[in-house]
Amino acid sequence: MADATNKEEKSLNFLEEIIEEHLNNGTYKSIVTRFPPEPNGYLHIGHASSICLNFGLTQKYPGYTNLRFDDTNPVTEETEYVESIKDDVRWLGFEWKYERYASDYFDTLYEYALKLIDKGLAYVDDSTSEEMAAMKGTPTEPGKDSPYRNRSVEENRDLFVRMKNGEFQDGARTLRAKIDMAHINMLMRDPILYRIKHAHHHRTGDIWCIYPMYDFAHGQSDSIEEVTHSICTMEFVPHRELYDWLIEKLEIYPSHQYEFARRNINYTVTSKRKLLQLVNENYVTGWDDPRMPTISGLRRRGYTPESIREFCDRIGVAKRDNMVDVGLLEFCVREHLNKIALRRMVVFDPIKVVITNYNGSGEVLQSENNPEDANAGLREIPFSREIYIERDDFMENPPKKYFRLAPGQMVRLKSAYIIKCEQVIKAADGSIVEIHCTYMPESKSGSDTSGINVKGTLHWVSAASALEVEVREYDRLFRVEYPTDEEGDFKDYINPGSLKVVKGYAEPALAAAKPEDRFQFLRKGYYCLDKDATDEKLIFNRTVTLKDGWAKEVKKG
RNA sequence: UGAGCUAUGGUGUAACGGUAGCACUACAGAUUUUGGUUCUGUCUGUCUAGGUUCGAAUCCUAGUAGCUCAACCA
Repeated sequence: MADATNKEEKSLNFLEEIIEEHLNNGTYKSIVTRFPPEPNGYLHIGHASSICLNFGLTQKYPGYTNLRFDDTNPVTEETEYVESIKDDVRWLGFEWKYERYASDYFDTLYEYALKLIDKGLAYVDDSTSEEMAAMKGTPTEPGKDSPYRNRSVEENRDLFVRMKNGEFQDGARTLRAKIDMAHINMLMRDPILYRIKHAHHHRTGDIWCIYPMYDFAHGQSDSIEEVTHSICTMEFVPHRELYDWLIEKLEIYPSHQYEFARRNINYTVTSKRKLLQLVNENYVTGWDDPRMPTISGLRRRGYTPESIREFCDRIGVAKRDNMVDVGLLEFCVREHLNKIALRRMVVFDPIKVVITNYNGSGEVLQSENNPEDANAGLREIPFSREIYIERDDFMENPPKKYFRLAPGQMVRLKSAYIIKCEQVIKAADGSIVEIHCTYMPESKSGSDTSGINVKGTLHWVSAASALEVEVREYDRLFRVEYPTDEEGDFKDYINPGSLKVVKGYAEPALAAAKPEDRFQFLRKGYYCLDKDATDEKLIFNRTVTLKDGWAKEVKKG
């Protein structure tokens, strides 16, 4: 990014092309976009694309972006969601110009409805939802006019005011636009504008008992805010005709809608309904469960905002259907964490190594906090006669090209000495109790004069000073690539191994871990402290594993 | 069986009538006190059929395929 000047210009996505065109031909001097979540769930990785897009556009071009909550359905919306959404947008690194709510405009919207009635373009319909569905027609057959379609303006006005005043029960009447029941676009077949809901709204309380539908709130809110580019996903393409119709008939500021294809990611689900099920039915511990594709889940998992922004940037924006490989998300987080994570050593499945010719005590070694970052400094690691190494870093009968510890074989202990396996001590049942090694005193890391070259380097931890920690190893939540496309319930395809809780033996420096720290446990993966951790008990979440070339080698056989 | 949208390697995305490129993945190799990182190389693509043109991924026509549309959800 810093040397963008000497690179050829990055190609524009189709929205940037449209905007540059508008800016160049003077349609607009600056632009206004908005991010319009409905506060009925937590934001997920799919929303991140939309956030990066909308806010990114006004970082790149003159203008600003509003955060606007589409809160027109009080029965599903809650303040908790409003707060989480604001947190998540900020955490991702974006700040809005104005915080707005569709509910801020309820008075105006009501006036707009009256205006439509007065123009003879809206009517109150007494039909039940079943009757309306029956009259709606199908994509291939025209619908039928409602018997209430030709009420007088006066009657419509009277009825609508009474709807607002609470004289009718939920569902008793609706306000509909009077367009064309035979329209080829189903959304233009007299769409419902207002419905009656005697429900408590998270912001307007009990003032209203009629609420506008999406189509009579979204475009109008855009218009009120003078949004120039109202960007949404492809499923709203058919709505655009209605969007434009309402703005035209209302004679208000002409915002315009542009659509891009929602980003899909394999091995996960991103429908709010499904995510809500996972939470409510306790398949996960909450919206911020580290296995969830929510922003708060990814955050708790240890993803960085930078890595998520990078991911959104790499997958781009287009109009065609897509299925992004979750591996790219993992690549992005590894790429960032590699640069910033502090290196630490943790042994998960320990086997004791006794260094029989070592008689030192209190020796302290130094190791770099991050070989990618000289400014990260060094840390101290105690060394001793008894250490732990990973059980699978030792094999009695190793295959070819096994560079780890084996009888007679030598390895480097990271930032310490070279050791040689001399003897394997076993219990009566044949299981390995400990391994006896000798070390090469002149092979000390940083001042090695031994002249010995070893292929393998192991992480280790001094037995006496090892800290016992809990590690939560997360894997993808679903075991199939397209959970939604499978037979039956998507929940049947949850990966039973998506969470494994294991014990780890950590080097003492980890005692100072703070919530915002990111770690690479050497040769294992990237980890962060979980919010469940206490001073007595350190708990780490595995963000993502390191790439494992050896595992691949083994698999090949 | 109406209408709309979309079709470029395994995946995502460029090329705006003029050499199909980039990234991820995969594979091979080099470097490495993390079998990580880094570096080098390789494989794989324009949905089909016609047409326009000196020249088509790009423009036109017709097919085909996928997605979307019949919530008092957004």
